[in-house]
Amino acid sequence: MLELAILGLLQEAPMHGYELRKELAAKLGAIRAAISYGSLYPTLRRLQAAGWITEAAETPATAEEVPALTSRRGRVVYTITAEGKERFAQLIAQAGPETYDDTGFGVHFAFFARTDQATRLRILEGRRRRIEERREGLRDVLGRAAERLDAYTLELQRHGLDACEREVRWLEELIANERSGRAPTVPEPGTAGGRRENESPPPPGESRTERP
Amino acid sequence: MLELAILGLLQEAPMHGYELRKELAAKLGAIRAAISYGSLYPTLRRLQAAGWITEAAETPATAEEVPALTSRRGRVVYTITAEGKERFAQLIAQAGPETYDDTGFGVHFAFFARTDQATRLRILEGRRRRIEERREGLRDVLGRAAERLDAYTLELQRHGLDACEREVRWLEELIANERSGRAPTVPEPGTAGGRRENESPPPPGESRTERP
DNA sequence: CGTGCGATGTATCGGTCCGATACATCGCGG
DNA sequence: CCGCGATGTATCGGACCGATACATCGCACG
Repeated sequence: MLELAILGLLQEAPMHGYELRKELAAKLGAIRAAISYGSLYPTLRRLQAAGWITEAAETPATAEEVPALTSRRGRVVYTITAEGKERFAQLIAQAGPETYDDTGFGVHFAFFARTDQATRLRILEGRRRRIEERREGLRDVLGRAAERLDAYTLELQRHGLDACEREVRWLEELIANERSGRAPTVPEPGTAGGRRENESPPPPGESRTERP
Repeated sequence: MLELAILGLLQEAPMHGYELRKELAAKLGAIRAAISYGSLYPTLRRLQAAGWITEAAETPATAEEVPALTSRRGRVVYTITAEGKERFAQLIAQAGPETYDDTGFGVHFAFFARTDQATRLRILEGRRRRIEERREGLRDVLGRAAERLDAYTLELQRHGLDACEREVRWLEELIANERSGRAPTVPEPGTAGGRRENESPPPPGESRTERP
C-alpha cells in the first residue's frame, strides 16, 4: 500500500521524504494518520533498489564553495522512473482482497484521478460488497447474539452498523455517478451554490495514462 | 491491544484459541476484522509466560482409556489468573495515546462494562478530542488546499469529515449519558425485562474479582 | 547578542500484527 | 467409504508503527 501511495505521489512531483510524508498526510488524512518514518525510509530504499525511483542528493547550485565542515547531510530528492510509472499503473489497475479493506480502498480511491473508469467501477463495487458483508455480520450479532453482549458492546455495534449503512449509500452514489460518466461528487443543487469550482486535474470524462 | 482484549474475554470464561478468535470477532466486529492466528498464538504464549493466563490441555474425563495412538493434539484451554485480572484492571484504567486511536478506543469501549465511570468518561473525552483534531485537519485541507487536490481526493476528505462530525456527535451523547449516570444505550423498558438474564459463564451483575 | 525552541530533515530499532501456509481431527452427506 | 467444510493449533516472512537519535535552520524573546 505504501509503495502504491509513494509511487502515486512522486508521479505528481519529485519530493524528499519529509515532504512525501506531509503530502501523504494531506491526501490520505481521511483514511489514516501520517505514515511513520520507520515505514517510509525503508520503503523508499526498497523502491530505489527495485528501480522504480531514483535518489538524487540536492545540489545547492554552487556547492563547491561550501567546504562541508559539518558534512551537511542534504535533503534527498526522489524521482519516479519510467519503470516506476509502469509499476504504478500495474498496481493501480489490479485489485486483490487488500484493495477493499479500509486502508487499501482509501489509497486506491485517492488516486482515482489516475485510474481508468472501468477499474474505478470495479473497485467501488468490490468495496461495497466488502462493507455489505461487514454490515450483515453486525446485523447478525445485533440480532442473534444481542442478549449475550453488554449494553456498551451493543452500542458499539450499532454505531458500526450505522457507519456501514452510510458508507454503502455513499458508494452507491459514487457508482451511479461513475456509470453516468459524470464527475465523482454529489450534485449540490440549491444550498451552497453547488461546488462548481474545483474543476480539478482529471478531465470529467476518463483518466489518462499518457506517458511523456 | 490484543493483550487487553484477550485478558478481557478470558475474564468472562476460559476458552481455547479458536473460540477466542470468534468471540473477539463478535465483540469487535464493528472495529476490526477477525484477529489473525499469527498474532493470537504468539500473544497467548507471551501472556502465559508472564503468568497472566494458564494453559490446560483439555482432558476428556476418562482419558487413560485412550491410548493416544495419534497423540490427539487436544484443544488447549486458557484461563485467566488472579495476576491476569490485576493486569487487565491496570490496562483498562490507564490511558495512553494509543487508547484514542480507532482500534485502541474500540477495544477499551468494548470492555466499558468492566470499567469504572471516571475512566469511561476520561476515555470518551480523549477520543472526542482526538476525533476533533482529525476533523480540524480535514477542514483545513478542504479549505486551504482544496484547489491542489483532485475531485476524488476531495470527495474522500468530505466523506471522512462527515464521519468525524458524526462520531463527535455520538461521543457527545455517550458523554452526556455517562455524566447523568444513566445507562449508555437507549433505555429498553418492557421488552426483555432489561438485561436481567445473561446466563452465561460469569455471574450477572458487574465485574467480580472473587474466585471460587 | 545569544540562546533556546519549533520546524525541517534523515535514519534505525524493536515490537506488534497480518496473511499465507501447513497440518490434524471430526461429523455428515453423497 | 470418501470427500469436504468446520474446528483447531501452529509458524514464518513481511508490513507498518512508535520511540528515539541526531543535525540544521530561522526567529522570537530576553
